[in-house]
Amino acid sequence: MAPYDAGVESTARVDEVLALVRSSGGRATSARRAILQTLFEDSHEHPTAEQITSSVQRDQPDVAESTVYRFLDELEKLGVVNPVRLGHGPAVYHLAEHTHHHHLVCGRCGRMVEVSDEIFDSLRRSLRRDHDFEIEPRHFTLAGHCTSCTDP
Amino acid sequence: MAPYDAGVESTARVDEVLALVRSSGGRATSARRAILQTLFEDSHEHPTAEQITSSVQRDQPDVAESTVYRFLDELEKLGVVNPVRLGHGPAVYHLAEHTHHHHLVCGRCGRMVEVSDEIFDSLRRSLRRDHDFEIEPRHFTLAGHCTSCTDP
DNA sequence: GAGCTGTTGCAAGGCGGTCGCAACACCGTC
DNA sequence: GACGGTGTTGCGACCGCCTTGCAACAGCTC
Repeated sequence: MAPYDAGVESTARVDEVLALVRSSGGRATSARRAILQTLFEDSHEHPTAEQITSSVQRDQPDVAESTVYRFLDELEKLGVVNPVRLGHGPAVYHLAEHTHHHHLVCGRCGRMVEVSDEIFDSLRRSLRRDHDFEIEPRHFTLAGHCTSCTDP
Repeated sequence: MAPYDAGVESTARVDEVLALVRSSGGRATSARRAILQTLFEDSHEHPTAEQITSSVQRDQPDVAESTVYRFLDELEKLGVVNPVRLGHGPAVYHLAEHTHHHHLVCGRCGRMVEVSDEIFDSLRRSLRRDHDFEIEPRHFTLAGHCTSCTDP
């Protein structure tokens, strides 16, 4: 896997998404920039809205949680993020990146495994053929458990 | 597919689960019996806790919603039901039946398609082999959309 | 049926998320 | 670079879903 340069790379992506926001009639504000920065830098963390807020507030203490929620909704509509609701806690937000991948979450130890999209190819074909159904192309999450987690 | 006799069949299942409850140190109360009755009779409906409560209250008006929530938690621990949290609404409860099946939910029209477990066999094998991961054996849900839903 | 202990109804409360509003700030236009 | 229209923000109140504390109650064992 290629090394990931959080700094330069994520700034470019922030600008890219802000351009998308503006092209849809939205505005590029400093709060939004900070939210996107956090999303791209912590993208491997799958943060909750609350975690995104605290991270943003380290730089800009006055950004309200409602602003984060509102912008995340916007980003969801634009196809930039996907909220994922697992178990009983709050939703976590996941970047809908160009390079497709999906998650396996162990219900026992909480381990999260990323798998590439190709593994779903044959399943995707069967569902399309037999059930007229197209799996969410950007991201989805499967519950289960590690084979090695033999605890209850 | 065999025809489904809601009456006799579901009473037998209710007793079966109540026996399981009792074997784990719980008690078979009339509220619990009514909740299970609703679950088995409306199993194809994927009801929310609120819907289960109103259904139960038609027979027993004094059953409180908190009782339903508490028993549903219990049933989840016993592996009898699985809560599924989709979109922004409340969780729906799904019977973890012996005959495995899973759901495809269209994010556009809301259509829910049931598919049998076999279609996941090859995916399951790949994940087990390559990622040391066992998919939740009882139930899971995939987001996506109908091929025919070409709206946004 | 006595007694232990799990369960219940009730009401209050918690948490995650939403909304209304007035002040603000982005950005196209001049 | 100022202006003005309109999208955005912080704030606080609020909502829906769910959980919890507690005293009264009711299964179940003996």
